[in-house]
Amino acid sequence: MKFTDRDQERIAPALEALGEPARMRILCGLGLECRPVTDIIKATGLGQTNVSFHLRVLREAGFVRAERRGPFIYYCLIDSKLLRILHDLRNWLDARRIAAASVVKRDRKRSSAVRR
Amino acid sequence: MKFTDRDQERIAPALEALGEPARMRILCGLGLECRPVTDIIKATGLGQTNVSFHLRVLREAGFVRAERRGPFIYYCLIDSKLLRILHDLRNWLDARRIAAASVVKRDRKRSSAVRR
DNA sequence: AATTTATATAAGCCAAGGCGCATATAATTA
DNA sequence: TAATTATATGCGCCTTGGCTTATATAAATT
Repeated sequence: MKFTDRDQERIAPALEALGEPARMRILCGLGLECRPVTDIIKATGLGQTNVSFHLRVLREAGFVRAERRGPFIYYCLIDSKLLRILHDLRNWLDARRIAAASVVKRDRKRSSAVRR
Repeated sequence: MKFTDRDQERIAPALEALGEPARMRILCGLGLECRPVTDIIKATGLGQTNVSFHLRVLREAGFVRAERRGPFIYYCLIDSKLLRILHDLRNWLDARRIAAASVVKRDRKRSSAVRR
């Protein structure tokens, strides 16, 4: 289980697309069903422009596809196996009891790297 | 395979920590071995300060742990199963032939959502 | 064709966060 | 204890990117 540079170049952009709470909300809210943008807007509470933008990112990252049905454009997960992978990650986090806290913020109480 | 709000709150911060190319480089470069910071700096070509910061994020996100050995502080993956999950994601991306391109940048050629 | 509804795009604002410099702290060695 | 090495932290710069306002485009409806 080794990761080459090419592996990383493949994984990194995908994780970039997923590593944004709003996009995760959209993706998880979508589940296995196809939904028009309006529904997603209502479900997430995000602005229309904003949702459109995130959907573009998710689409160009290959996670969702768009299909027109009459006046609506429905968005659907491209493959349910993705949910499986996210589910595995979720289970792993649970198993390791990893806290559900934002981690990149710069002004928090710090935990030292090692006892000195 | 449904995702509750709690699920998302768990997954999102983890993906935020992973969704940063430099951190992925560090994590993948680490693999199953423990390495001192100096090695990671050399391996990634990132600045020392920068590496220290990313290591803190990865550590607080629960992906790596730090242990002192003499003057060095070694960083190691906390659990090899994480590599398995990343590997699954890699395979999924390959299977779906998803391009390895950055996807969030705003000034690129656009692909339209649906044919009109 | 004009209006309405649904979605996308463009442009700009602004905060989050990646990065580097200087410095602090800890362990080691002389 | 002074000097050196290894790592972490404070601070500040500056880009990235999330979000909003305004507008464009497309389909449906009148």
